[in-house]
Amino acid sequence: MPVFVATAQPHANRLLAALPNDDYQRLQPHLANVSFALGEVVYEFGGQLDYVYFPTTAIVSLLYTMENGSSAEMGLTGNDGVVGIALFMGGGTMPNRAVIQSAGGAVKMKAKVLQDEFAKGGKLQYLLLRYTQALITQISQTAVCNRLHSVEQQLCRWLLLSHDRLNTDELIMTQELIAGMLGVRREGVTVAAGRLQDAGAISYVRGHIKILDRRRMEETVCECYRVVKDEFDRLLG
Amino acid sequence: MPVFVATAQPHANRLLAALPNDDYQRLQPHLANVSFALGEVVYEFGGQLDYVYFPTTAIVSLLYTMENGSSAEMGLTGNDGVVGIALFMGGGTMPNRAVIQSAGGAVKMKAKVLQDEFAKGGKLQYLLLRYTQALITQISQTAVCNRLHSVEQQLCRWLLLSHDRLNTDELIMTQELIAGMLGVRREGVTVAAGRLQDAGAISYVRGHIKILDRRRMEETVCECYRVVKDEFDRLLG
DNA sequence: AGCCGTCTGTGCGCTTGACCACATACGTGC
DNA sequence: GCACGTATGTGGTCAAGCGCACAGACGGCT
Repeated sequence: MPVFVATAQPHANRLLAALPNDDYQRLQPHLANVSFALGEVVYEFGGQLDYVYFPTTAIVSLLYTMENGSSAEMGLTGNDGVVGIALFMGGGTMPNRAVIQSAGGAVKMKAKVLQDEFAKGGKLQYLLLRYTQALITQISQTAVCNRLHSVEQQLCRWLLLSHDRLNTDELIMTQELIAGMLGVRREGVTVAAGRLQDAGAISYVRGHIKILDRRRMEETVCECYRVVKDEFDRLLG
Repeated sequence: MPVFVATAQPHANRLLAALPNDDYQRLQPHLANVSFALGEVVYEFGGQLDYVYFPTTAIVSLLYTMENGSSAEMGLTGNDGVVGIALFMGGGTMPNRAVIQSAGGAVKMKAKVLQDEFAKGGKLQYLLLRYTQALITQISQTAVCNRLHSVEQQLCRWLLLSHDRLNTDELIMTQELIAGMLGVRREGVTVAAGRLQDAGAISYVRGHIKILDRRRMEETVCECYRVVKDEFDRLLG
């Protein structure tokens, strides 16, 4: 029996929104809204998950932390995806962490329900697999970008990817946290962000970043952003 | 009617080897051996695939080439995997290239046959999805490694991952090609390989690398190698 | 108003690796 | 055995980014 389900906004997550009405009606009793605070951990390295999460307004960062404490992000998920792919891919756990990068809501679904629905081979399976392929592209491009591009370009890519998954122009995010995501020093972010600010692309005050000029950001960013965006649009558009 | 199928060694590819006999018998008429030369392109950026390939002795590198010609590898596949995941994930194409990194054989299967079998939801689907999850881990770790580790460590990781997928201690591979895989300069590889050679870990003569002391390699490599290897063993072991 | 913790800016020395320019080796073919 | 093409070694300069140290600067709290 659903508890406080009525408020779940199906269309706030693009995967759920793309389900045929029949499928959605069947799953709807098993959906529940949750909200996440900044920095909250959705799952740990190797941790079992009881639910998958379809973010609506939250953004979740997938990152890996080394033995020495340094960390780097491999990808991020917002209202265009799902957190917990290991549950339908079959491995159960993933060797990384998922951390809330932007506070907000998500819709959760019991692992068992998801797995049963996935096994039916219907539209949900189709969507989840296509999303996973898009995620692979994102992670791949992160790998390439990490190798070949400057901190400033990567910061741009990261801000644009985040901005695409938000409905505001303001990100709540300190430079310290961004540095952890990008796997660079905090000072490196300060310098790169300073340049973007001088160029009038963003404004930056104590953990509040505002995107002022998206055009200019898109001129500064490397091709990696476009590749990822195009692939998401192609697969889930 | 199968043409020259009898020689296909099912057990040379771990995914095929893990199929129940029933499944394998059903698919066997649709399998055919192919062999690939070094440098051959299995698919191009955005290219349609008519077949999926289950490498037996070949190793295939997945890489992305930038507009300016520089390139970097996101992952590699050998006898523990399959090339062409876009065919069952649903996207059809991937925004990267697949290039033969070590000449050898593979078993090919028509895309349609694979897709029909995948849609049945049986053991092949199970295996392909688990492999895909392992691949995601590999790509993720490449991203992290690119960001945080030295060329020498990455060279070690790359050599070990390749070695695991070969049945010899000798790799046919110039420093120039390795540089393209790792996304670094050829001279960088020369220096890193020189250090490994001085340490007695490898020998290196004009495109012939020999692994002399795996122990020492494993001491030099970063934790990324272990994470990837453990995850492959866990998911496909 | 004043304090204090957090966030951001900046400067300096150092390392890594990129870019450039050659100098050698190896080895296949004539 | 010689020549030429390809593969590898090396050295110098330069820029990006790390590590460290510290100086402001903002904002919430008393």
